[in-house]
Amino acid sequence: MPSEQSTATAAPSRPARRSRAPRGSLNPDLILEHALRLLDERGLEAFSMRALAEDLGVGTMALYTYFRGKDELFRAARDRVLAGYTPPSTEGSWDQRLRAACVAVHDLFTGRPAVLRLLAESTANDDFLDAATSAMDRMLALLREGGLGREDAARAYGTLSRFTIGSALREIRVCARPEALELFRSRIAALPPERFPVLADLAPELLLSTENGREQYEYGLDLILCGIRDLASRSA
Amino acid sequence: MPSEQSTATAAPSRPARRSRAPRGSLNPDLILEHALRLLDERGLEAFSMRALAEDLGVGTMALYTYFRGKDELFRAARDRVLAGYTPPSTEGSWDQRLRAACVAVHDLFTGRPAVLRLLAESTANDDFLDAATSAMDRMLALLREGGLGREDAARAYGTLSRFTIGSALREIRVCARPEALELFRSRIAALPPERFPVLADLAPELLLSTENGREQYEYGLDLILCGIRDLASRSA
DNA sequence: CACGCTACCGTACGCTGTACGTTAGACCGA
DNA sequence: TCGGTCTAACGTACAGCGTACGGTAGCGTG
Repeated sequence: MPSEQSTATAAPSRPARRSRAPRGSLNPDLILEHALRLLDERGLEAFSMRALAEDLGVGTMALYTYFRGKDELFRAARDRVLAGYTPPSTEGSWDQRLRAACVAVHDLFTGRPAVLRLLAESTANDDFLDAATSAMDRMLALLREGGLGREDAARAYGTLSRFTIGSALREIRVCARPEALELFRSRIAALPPERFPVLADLAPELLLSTENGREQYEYGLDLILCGIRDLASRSA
Repeated sequence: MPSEQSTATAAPSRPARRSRAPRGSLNPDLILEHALRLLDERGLEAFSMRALAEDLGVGTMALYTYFRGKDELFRAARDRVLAGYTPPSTEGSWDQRLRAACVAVHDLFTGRPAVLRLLAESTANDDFLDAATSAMDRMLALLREGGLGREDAARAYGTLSRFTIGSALREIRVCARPEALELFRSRIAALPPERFPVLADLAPELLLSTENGREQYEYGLDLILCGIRDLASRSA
């Protein structure tokens, strides 16, 4: 079938054969930058070492000079995003500041869908990255400032953290696939009201709350903060 | 290196060459049963169609007679687990019953770590499986019974659902890897107290709350329920 | 100029999911 | 009993994955 390449031994179907990239054309930062862009654009499952290398105009194995493997690269990418967290301004009462801090974390997560999934599934998590650790310290301090006891502060923090990641995870599913929302709409409309009366009745409200993730997050956050304030007032 | 096989043409290293399995030796239920067992025992990343087929004593491609592919098999496995949900007994006040229902969902999730991850990452979710839908209907009914308005009920449900899946996800990370907890312990002990004063101070409490996932879930659930009750009393 | 170090790279291996075509065995009408 | 048909089970093959390993080229230093 191949019409060309009649000369020489003719190795079958060479894959474009890039010329060797110059010596200084790679560094960890550049790699991570491209990796994050690819992850954001094409998603987690479309990502591969080969695709990343091609995007960088470089041979696949060149990446392994800077990262032990895909896992390490992913961890580094996740840490880079987490390190980009900037705590919100420190104004207002302790609970207002706590709320703002949570929302900031939530927005950071939802802004990087692929990275969030990395964070959620990473097996060996909690490396105590500096930025994450100081954010945690700050939030714990706010809870203590609100008057919570040692144990309550620790547990309330856990609650906020679990709710935040659970929310962000749900939202990236909706945001990433707008057509899924349409499917949700049709499914919920097709439910037999006699079998699921309440659900069918609340269909419009459920749809509304699904559409606006950020607002729904803040609603739940306020529910939790209500409980926390209750705790604080009780221990005062 | 191979010492044997001097005779005949000797096809190189045949892979044990199973004999053909009899006609009725496969069906969807049997496949799902084995798949779930494999997922629970070896985890999500160790699972493969080839491994499943071998476990069933069957050729790999035989599986494709019953499932279009790996995705469809995973969806079926997830639905099978979700269908095994049995709502708790209906005793006590509306908030007590709501609490019990949430805990039951949480326990269902944490009992099947691999399936939970399937559920969390599945791209096209929310198929409105019968069991899941009726559980949703029941919980919404309880919220309405508590006196919440239509919109509040929808949002409160969303909050509970987000928190529950966030919690379960965190817990399967801890449960699956007990050594991660030990690592967490050492890392948190090694933190410089002058940089993270509150965190270092609360280290013992944080460890305690990390160790017992179920208890921590119930704590956060009660925080949310406190907020929900507040809502209910306000609208009464 | 020569030498070594190392950043970049080509090849290859074992793994994956699965498209495609084949085969064997059960069933059925003659 | 015999062919025909239907289909569950299967073998092979292919593209793509992560990456171990060894090679190579170009810079820095002597």
